[in-house]
Amino acid sequence: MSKGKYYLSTAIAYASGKPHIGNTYEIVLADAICRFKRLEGYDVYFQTGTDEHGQKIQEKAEKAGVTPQQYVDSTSAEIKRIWDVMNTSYDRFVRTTDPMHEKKIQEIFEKFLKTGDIYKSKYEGWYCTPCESFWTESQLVDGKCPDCGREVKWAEEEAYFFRLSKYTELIMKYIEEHPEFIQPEARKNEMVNNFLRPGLQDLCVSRTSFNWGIPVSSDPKHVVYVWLDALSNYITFPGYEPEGEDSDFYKKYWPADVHLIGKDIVRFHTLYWPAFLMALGEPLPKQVFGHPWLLTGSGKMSKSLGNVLYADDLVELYGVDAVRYYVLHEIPFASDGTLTHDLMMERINSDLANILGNLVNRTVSMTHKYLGGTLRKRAPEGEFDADLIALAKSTAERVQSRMESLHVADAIDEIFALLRRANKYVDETQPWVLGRDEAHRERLEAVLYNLCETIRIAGGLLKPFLPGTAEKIERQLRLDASDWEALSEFGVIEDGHAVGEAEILFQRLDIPKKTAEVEAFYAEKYAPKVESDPVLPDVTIDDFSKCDMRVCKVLTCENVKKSEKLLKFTLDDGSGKPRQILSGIAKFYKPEELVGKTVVAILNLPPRKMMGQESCGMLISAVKIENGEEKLNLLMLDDSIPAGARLG
RNA sequence: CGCGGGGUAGAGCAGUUGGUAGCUCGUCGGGCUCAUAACCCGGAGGUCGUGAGGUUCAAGUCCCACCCCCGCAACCA
Repeated sequence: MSKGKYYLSTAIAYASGKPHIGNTYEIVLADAICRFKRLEGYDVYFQTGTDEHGQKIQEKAEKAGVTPQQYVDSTSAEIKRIWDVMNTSYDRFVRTTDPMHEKKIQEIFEKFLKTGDIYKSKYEGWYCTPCESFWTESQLVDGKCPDCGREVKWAEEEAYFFRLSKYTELIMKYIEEHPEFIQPEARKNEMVNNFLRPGLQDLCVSRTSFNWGIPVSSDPKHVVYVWLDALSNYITFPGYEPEGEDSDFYKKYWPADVHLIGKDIVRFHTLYWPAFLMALGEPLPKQVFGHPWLLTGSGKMSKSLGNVLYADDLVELYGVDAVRYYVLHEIPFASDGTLTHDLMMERINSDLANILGNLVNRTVSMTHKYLGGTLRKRAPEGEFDADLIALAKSTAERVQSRMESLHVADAIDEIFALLRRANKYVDETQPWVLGRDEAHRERLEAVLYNLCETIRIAGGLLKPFLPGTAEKIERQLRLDASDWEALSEFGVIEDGHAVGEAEILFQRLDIPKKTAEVEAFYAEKYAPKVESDPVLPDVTIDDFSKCDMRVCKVLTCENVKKSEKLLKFTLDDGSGKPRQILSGIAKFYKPEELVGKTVVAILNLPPRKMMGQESCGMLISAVKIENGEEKLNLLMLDDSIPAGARLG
């Protein structure tokens, strides 16, 4: 019997590359929620997919020497593969390059033009010609381009705008009247304080600077803004028709119950998306949940062990359910979680192997050892039984209430509390003592029956989170635990039921040994691969000798305030006058370790301002790409070479 | 500058409307032997970022100031 419909979507993943474990968290979280809703008896529609337009993809495709379509075909397939590796049960994997979707986006755009929600105007701003980008007044650094430090000019460009400003009040009102709309609450305050209170500005919804996107049908040199394109996936795929009759499927499932998204894109989902929907006259989603991030170790990405983590690698090392367990359990409701190999192994051993695996194993083993594998239904007795049974019967309800508010980690904790209680029960009742004396046979049967019942319930409740493990438990108990109602009842297993063979659910890890294995895995798989650029076209010796490259000594070196990349150097170039040069290498060097070093600089470049400071020349570094990451080594010479020596 | 979130035992986190600080891991000691050296019990360990600040009979919990970390800051998805 259906309890009604439930439509959950994840954000569609941007198809610019392989998703790491942080991105993968979202799909696993969504999967756990959807599986739980199905278990409860809802008619679930679970949609995910890839967002495939935009400038960044166009650039990446060009770099890779393929068409954008070829590029997204491959990244989208890779993302889908990872989703499948995680054993996720999405109902539909959508792609924004689907012709059906593209057509509907064009229709929506035209519809907005007709209703006046989109109008043609000019996009104005400070334009940096070399960078081909617009900047706002506040983004400029000393009136110059924040990227390259060059002059900008006031420029304007024809563009289409969405009348977002018109919807400020309506959205504000909606948010106030629906306190559950934005979750967690902190995100809501962020939106209200930063955006709604000051008032929304109209949104530029077309681009002419690149063409990998959906063309505006009435004005094809414009391409539809990716967010209008991407957000609409939530309605176009279920069957919304901008012109004509919506599908029955759409009528049944829209509005969505939850949009599950990363906290970084809450703004798009709680401001722009509602405005688009209001303009279309469609109802708004019931809830947008901006989940926190999963961070790896120190947070900074480096290829060394334990930092860049991909879901498929982790699955290969630890198994799907262990990875699912980790990400679902270790990330609190509202703050970021961390993932390291050490923590991963700790969780596997203490929770999955010890508490869960060992309980199942010892129970099934004892059932075979003492009862020949056959359970007998016996009357419970004593406070130990009552306590265990009460907890077992009430766990489903507690898990449900945690899931209701999307507190997935807490829901899992409830199940583990029951498992811990069961382990304690084994100690309290001491079945091995009962097994020594035939007189205690009935009591022994009652104890093992109670344990199997508890495991049946816990295993059934674990299904949404650890589907593979739950299946193994069912196999060992030789029963099906997918009836929701039965998970709140005790005494479901029939008298005379025979259990299956005991099987290890999670092998306990030998930490030093596993650590070595992990290191070896990464060392082999991610051995540095240096990408080499093709050699540039020939230049003449005259061209080369125009460059005045000289040996310099670093006199002082310090970080540039507010800049992540820049270091400021004072150099002795042999002229007797100190020379100031800025260099974007702060990510690779600490200022103090460079003082006194012998470096090389090109001196005859025109001075240029960066972050308000003048840079007279450029330091020479060796740059290479390793595993897709930039590596930089500042060129340093033997300290015996004097300052001012010319290179040639 | 501004806005938001954080700073609680070695680590990771809870602490609702104020009433002598809890959980998981780790650690130490004990018990048990069915089980994957797993399980159960107990102990140690915290001036709850700072201010011998304010309110209160009472503050991690409310108010004020300051310090540190992390996000956001609108058209780069």
